[in-house]
Amino acid sequence: MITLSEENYLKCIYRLWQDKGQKITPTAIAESLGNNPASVVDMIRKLTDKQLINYDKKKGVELTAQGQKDATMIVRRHRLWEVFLLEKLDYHWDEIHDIAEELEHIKDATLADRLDKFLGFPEYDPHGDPIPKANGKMAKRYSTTLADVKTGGQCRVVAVKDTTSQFLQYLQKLGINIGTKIQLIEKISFDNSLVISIDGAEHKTVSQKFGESLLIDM
Amino acid sequence: MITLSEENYLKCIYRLWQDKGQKITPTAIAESLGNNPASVVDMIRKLTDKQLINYDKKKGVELTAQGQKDATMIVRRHRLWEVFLLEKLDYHWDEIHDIAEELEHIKDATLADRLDKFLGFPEYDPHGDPIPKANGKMAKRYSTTLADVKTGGQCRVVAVKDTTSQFLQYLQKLGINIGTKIQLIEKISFDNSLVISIDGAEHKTVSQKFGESLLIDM
DNA sequence: AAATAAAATTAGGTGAGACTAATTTTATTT
DNA sequence: AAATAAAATTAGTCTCACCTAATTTTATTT
Repeated sequence: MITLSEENYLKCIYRLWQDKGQKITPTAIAESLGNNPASVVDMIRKLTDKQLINYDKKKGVELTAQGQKDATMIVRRHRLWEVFLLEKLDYHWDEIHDIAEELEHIKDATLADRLDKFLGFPEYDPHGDPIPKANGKMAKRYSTTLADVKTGGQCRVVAVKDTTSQFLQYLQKLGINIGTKIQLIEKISFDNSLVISIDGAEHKTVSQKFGESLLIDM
Repeated sequence: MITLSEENYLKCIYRLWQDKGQKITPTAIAESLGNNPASVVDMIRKLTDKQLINYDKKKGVELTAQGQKDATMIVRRHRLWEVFLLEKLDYHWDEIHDIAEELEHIKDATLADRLDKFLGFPEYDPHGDPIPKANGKMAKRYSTTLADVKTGGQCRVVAVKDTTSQFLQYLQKLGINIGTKIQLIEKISFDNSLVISIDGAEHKTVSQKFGESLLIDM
């Protein structure tokens, strides 16, 4: 059985591995988790014994096939719960991460799959990150933003890149949620501002920064 | 902050207190949790320090006002999650308890209330136990069974008293679920068998024992 | 009331997962 | 290459939540 801490280490290593193809050192893990490097060394030994990672001073930490599988399933659970919290319980973008951090550790053979089905097999979580499928496969991180839409183009909001409360409150004010349709009316070449129409309503102008923070589906 | 173990002890004490107005001894707690009495003594000290219980050799363990409040909220979360697992994720009656046992410990100020709302403020969990409201109040344990219905009476299944797989499989076979309408056609006085009509379909005969295992709403 | 049984408690120990402080190894400067 | 800085590791400690074994207290029999 894999413990809560072990799961958190695995997830952390997985994230570091995805972020950059860099070598994963004990210090990097320690910093990422806010733990002491000494604790990390202990855990590296434990995870190595369980064959979830390999550690080599030259190559750093690497996930084994099993470790990758386990980590992927933790990420799957995390992202599915995030969708649940946002869509079903009406939480805001900035509240869901910490709760999902706890929910992801609930262990039951069929829970993730049932939740997945209940949610309609979502492809992406509310931050634009792809949700691994039951078989471990997943799409690429969502990256098309409103700023990539061609003039006249129509799109639909799928997630946000920026989850600061400033941005989320601004979205609230503009009436933009997940699923909201947006049409790009004009791109101002001077500063790349965007004139948009939200759900067919009157035109509004938003900044380039705004456009780059909104992940969309064309 | 209250730890996972502390929560489990509180819940256990709460259950023992509800079950019977008896004195709650360390041994009773130990047996109920499958722990050693020595461990229970340790925890009694800890919970006493936190002002969640009072302990007196004569009176046994008692919950303080705060302890009662906390325990009630754990029970609330447990029962709400049970409803969620059964109604939304299509789990069976016998699978939900253990998962809810984990979910109940997820700590977030508004989670229970949001879940409650999402589920439509259910009064009872799938075992017929009342779900404490946000203010801590709760109805009495559900106790009306199919055997209490008068001849000709109509009712609706709200929960089961018996959760053995034999009974649940039998229900499955008869097409009975939560919400199913049942009319009592006749009560056979010889052995108290019940002739019923499930959702208006043809008549079927079930035993007294069966009738007493089905909790209903008239 | 004395003997016995049961329950409660204390004392000391274990493993998980964190820590600090000290030391060793590796990398980077000068 | 030697000096210095940074990273990794070891050694020992702490808390939590459990344990066993021994002892004390309380209750029940005879």
